[in-house]
Amino acid sequence: MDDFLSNISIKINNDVYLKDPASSELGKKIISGSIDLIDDIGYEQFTFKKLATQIGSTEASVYRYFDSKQHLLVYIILWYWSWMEYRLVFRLVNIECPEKRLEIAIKTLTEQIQEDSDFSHINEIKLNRIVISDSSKIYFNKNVEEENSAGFFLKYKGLVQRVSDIILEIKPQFKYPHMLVSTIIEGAHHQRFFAEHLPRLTDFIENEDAVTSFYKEMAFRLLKD
Amino acid sequence: MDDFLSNISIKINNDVYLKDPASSELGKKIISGSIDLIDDIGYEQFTFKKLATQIGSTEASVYRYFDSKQHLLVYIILWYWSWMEYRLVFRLVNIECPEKRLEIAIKTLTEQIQEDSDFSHINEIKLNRIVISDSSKIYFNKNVEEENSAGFFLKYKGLVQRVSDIILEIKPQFKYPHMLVSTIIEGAHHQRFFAEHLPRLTDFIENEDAVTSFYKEMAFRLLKD
DNA sequence: GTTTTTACGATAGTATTACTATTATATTTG
DNA sequence: CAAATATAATAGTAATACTATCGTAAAAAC
Repeated sequence: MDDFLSNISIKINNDVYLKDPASSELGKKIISGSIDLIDDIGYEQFTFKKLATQIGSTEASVYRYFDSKQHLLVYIILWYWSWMEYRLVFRLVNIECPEKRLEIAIKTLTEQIQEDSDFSHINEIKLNRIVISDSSKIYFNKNVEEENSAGFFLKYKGLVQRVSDIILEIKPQFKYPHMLVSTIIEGAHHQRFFAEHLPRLTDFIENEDAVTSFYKEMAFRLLKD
Repeated sequence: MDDFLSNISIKINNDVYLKDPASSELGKKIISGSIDLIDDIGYEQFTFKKLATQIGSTEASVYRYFDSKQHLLVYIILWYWSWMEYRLVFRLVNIECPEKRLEIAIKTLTEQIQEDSDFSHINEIKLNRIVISDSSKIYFNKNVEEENSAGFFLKYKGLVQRVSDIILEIKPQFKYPHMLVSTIIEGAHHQRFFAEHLPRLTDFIENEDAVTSFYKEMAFRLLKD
């Protein structure tokens, strides 16, 4: 992504952290170190102690930024969705045709992140893998209601709403715009994971990104009259 | 479900348990007790100690059946998919028309389980809620490859294959049969969860099961030529 | 330019979790 | 009746998920 973007920083809901990790060097190391470590050993094996060792700090210092690893995960996933929304808005600038807009949106939401955008200290390729494997863990638990009240899912909902609006432009009487969008986003995550680890649950097409093609075809067929 | 079915028992891959829980009273109490407790407090808060207290046994005794709570979760989810396949096969008996078969399959896989079928000591309503919230946790971790080699996902893959075959009967040149089926299954789980906890991510239609309707429409539109 | 705040590292400590091991007793099977 | 098996009871361990205290260095405020 263009150079000037490195000056733009992404702000995250402050209920999720105790001290803003974007506000200090240690904070940034906590974030980039977590992304490296979670991608490496998995969220379940990840602990603040291991993270502290890796970044040359202490457990207690990490706890000054986040009160649990769950909240740290929420933070990095929120960051991801903010980044995604930014990318999406950027790509849609000056595109008028709603069909074209939807096509771009689906591609943006379902494609595999191939390169680190140098947008920040965050490695987006690793982050994308974490989002695929772990993002559902932030809501598939008994604290959903509470986290929802704290606004942890607003970014995600906003993104779903944004794409739903394009859908309703194309077909105003369509009854399932949110379902369609959340099915595409979550579905693409699943299919990427299956392609890597459980290939019998998905399909491959040579020289083509089958995931993006599938969800595009799905959406446009659903929106025909 | 018909009475005579209570004589049919579901056999689960024996790599998942140390001692077959179907073989003893304690084993059955472990399974039905886990389903109650996980549904009640959530998988993350669930421990063998709490389970033992609830069923009036001891932690060590539970460990003689399962070497970890992860494996116990795999067991109950495997049981669910076996039960689901059974239900599906049963409902498809004597139905010839592939379109009708697919419609029944989608309804079976996406509908909400409304009543305990008395099929066994297992409460299928609670089990269905657990599958919705927790089934992805059995593969979204760093042990997938290992668990896959142990055959933990064979039942699920078999079910996906079974429905894919129906799809290919309807449209042999369709490129994404497995993707479509796994999208429907996982998508329906997500939508049920969203409807309950994050309603802005889904849609509601009065006097209609929007989830089943949506995935039916999706499938049939994709299979038109 | 000193005081005061703050940020962090170092260290210690706790309750809980996820197990393993041992023994005693009750029940089933041969 | 003997032998095998299943379970309850108990103890113990390493790791996890935190909380608390303290000293010091650097940054901010006065």
